[in-house]
Amino acid sequence: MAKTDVIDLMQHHGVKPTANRILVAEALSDAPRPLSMAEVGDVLDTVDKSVISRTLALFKENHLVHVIEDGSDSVRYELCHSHEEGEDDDVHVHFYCLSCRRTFCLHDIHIPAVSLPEGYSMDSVNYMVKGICPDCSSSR
Amino acid sequence: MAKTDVIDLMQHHGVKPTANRILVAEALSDAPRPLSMAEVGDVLDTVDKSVISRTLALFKENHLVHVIEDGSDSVRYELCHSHEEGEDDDVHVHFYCLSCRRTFCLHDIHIPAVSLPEGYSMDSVNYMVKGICPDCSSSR
DNA sequence: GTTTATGCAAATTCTTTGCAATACT
DNA sequence: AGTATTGCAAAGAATTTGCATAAAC
Repeated sequence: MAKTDVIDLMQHHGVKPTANRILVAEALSDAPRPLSMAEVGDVLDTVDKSVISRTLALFKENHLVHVIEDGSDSVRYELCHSHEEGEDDDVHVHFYCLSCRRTFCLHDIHIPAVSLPEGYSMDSVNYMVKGICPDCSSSR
Repeated sequence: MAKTDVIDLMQHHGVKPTANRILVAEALSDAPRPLSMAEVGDVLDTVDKSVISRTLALFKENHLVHVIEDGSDSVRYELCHSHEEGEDDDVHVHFYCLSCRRTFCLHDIHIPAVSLPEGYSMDSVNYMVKGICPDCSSSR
């Protein structure tokens, strides 16, 4: 995603695009997979981890990122590509490889909806499949 | 679940039922909701947290528990009631309340299946909905 | 008697926070 | 000037590991 698009995305979500925030957003955007906080830090060694922490928290509040818990003892973040302000969209299934410990986005697979019992209201959904990825099953 | 059932469950999964392990399994079984490691420790103050850690890891390996990541910075465990050895069954949707931070099992709601792309093999699935639970939405 | 489990303390990992300095409007 | 952001260091939370003792088969 181009820098101007990232800035645009932030503005649509009410986040002031500072230099560091642009870097973080671009790192997420350029990554082939959802990144953990530590991984963002690895890519951006100029940016302090406290800034990354606060930036990702801010992005989360403003629905600029999807948060993915894959059980790998660190939460992962994925840039939300919708320009809507409110709810998340483009919610797809994620796959965590138990062998290489990478998390993949299965962009083409939408999360099937469920209807919740009376009284529950939905904010976000995570659909997480664990298993072995193609790379790991072929290299055995 | 009765003590004998817990022992039975362990033996079906190839886990030797020691005193501590029975306590942990019973704690999970008696809880109205999936418990974190710390919560198991709160219930069982006689059992060391290292034992609980190792026990839950063992249960996990042997598919005796479902592992639930609700993003609350601690993983939760739920006793798996099937007596099958291999795959998990009785996979249902979970609900995490953003307000009271409790995790509920929506036992009646099965996780809708998805078909994975070529090459991916499935081991387990998590379907996690976040939002506001009935208790919290009524008390506002 | 050898293997497996336990219990304590210390270590590890990942993340957040306090606070002073800096940059923005 | 006043508010928001940054960067460093230190604190915090959750879990795991090393190792010696104790229990089980």
